[in-house]
Amino acid sequence: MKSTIPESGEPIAKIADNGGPDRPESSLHGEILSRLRDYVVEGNIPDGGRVPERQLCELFGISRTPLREALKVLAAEGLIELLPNRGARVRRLGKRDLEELFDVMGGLESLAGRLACETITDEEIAEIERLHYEMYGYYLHRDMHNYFQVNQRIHERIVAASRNETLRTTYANLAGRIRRVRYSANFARKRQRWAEAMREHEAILDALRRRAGSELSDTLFQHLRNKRTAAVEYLGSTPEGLATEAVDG
Amino acid sequence: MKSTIPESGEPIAKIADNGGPDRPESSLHGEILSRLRDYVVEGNIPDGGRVPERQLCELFGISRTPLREALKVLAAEGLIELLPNRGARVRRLGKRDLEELFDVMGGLESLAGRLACETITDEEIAEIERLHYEMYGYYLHRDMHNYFQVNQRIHERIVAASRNETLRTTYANLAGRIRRVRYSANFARKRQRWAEAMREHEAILDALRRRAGSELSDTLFQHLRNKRTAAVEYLGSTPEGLATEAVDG
DNA sequence: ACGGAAAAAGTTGAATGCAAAACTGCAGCT
DNA sequence: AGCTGCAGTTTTGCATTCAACTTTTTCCGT
Repeated sequence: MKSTIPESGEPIAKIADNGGPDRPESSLHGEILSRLRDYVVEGNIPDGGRVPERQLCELFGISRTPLREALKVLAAEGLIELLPNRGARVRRLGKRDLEELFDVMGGLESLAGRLACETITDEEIAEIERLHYEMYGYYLHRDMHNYFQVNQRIHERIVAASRNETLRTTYANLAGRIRRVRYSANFARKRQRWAEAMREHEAILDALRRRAGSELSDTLFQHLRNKRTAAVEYLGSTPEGLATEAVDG
Repeated sequence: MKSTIPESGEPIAKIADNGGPDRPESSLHGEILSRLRDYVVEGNIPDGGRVPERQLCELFGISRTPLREALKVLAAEGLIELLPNRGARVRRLGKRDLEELFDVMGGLESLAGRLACETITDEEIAEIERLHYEMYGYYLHRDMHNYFQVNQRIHERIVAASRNETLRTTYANLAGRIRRVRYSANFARKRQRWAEAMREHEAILDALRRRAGSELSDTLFQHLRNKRTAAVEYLGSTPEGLATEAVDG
């Protein structure tokens, strides 16, 4: 008799299935992959630090085989690096890496906005509106943590509204890498930039309401461009620099 | 205390390092990953077919452990699917998948074009020009195989000229999935579409010469949009449909 | 002969074992 | 003191092993 596996036909391995509230992983490998990804993204290991194979095995209560499989996948996703015979390290993101990530995410969000306008429903817009005002509340209260949380969800909603799973998945992967930096560095945005970002979000919502694809596309791209600038400036201004250049390599 | 971390080794695991002529894989895992990826991309396994673990172990002369690690990575890349307790299958791409892939690649190339215009050198443009005329020659001779080959290289060059490794890697991954379909299905483009594509490529080259970022961006996006239409039409017109929807699920 | 249960064979997923490489500590040397 | 060579320990990469699940074959009743 098979234990409770009613649906056996679903593929288990998805790249970056983080973000979603659904997490019914069926296989051990998938479970470990998710948990380890979260573990790394949430910054439990310092930037550039070793990923202790043996300890993690104990932490998760598994053997090395599934853990190492997960490591290989995370390396492919770009979260960690594998050094031959020297184990895994959390990938250090320098200034250039962040610039690249924000640019690519800008391109993807820009595309998502354009596609979303073609098929988004009133309900989806209403939901994004709701999130927008929730975020505005956090902005007024200077509650940065929740602001970021909701901000992220708004962007995810827009990407989801593009009705393009490939896009959503690709986006989620890149977002995870940046999220890790957020967790570790806890970006303290300047007040001015924050206000600016709120205004940009209003423009985004406005274009979305009118389903103005091209306009939304441009606005999103510019929004990400500004985020990039702010992030890189922040990184450049930190004393130790969170690996500003680091890693001579 | 070691204050000087030698930072010796190069990371070995990169997502989709296909495409490049460089292949100095140091570890067995990386080697296997590359070889297996090529094996799948080149269509040695039919669409939706099982990936025979044991046979591949013999083929590559290794044990199951490194092979299974590579499978997990390929699944994360989206080339294959892992069914719990039922092994790996080559991922079937339906009409919708292709549409999504072309859209995302369109977004990425569009971005790449914009970025490339900012920093591309005369030499790089000259090289793309050279490839363009080479491709034109194949077009005149109706040499589809070489045409595709060079066409692909042109697009890769543009993406490379964006100076964004993250973009290049992401693009290469998606391109690999489509390449697999090309290998299996050997797209027979209609003559008319082919001529149209040549004209589009001329417009691309023209915009690139003038370093007209926005224009190149639009042209590339539209070019990919048209490719998408052609590909999907072709897929829809095939008798057995190359898994139009398929996979009972 | 046919349908279905039961057993055999084959695969898969994960744990364990083992050789080789890398790190650590220490002694000896300059 | 600081550097270098070396033995011991730890970690890594891969092979092998084992239990559980799937698929196939066999066998029995109708």
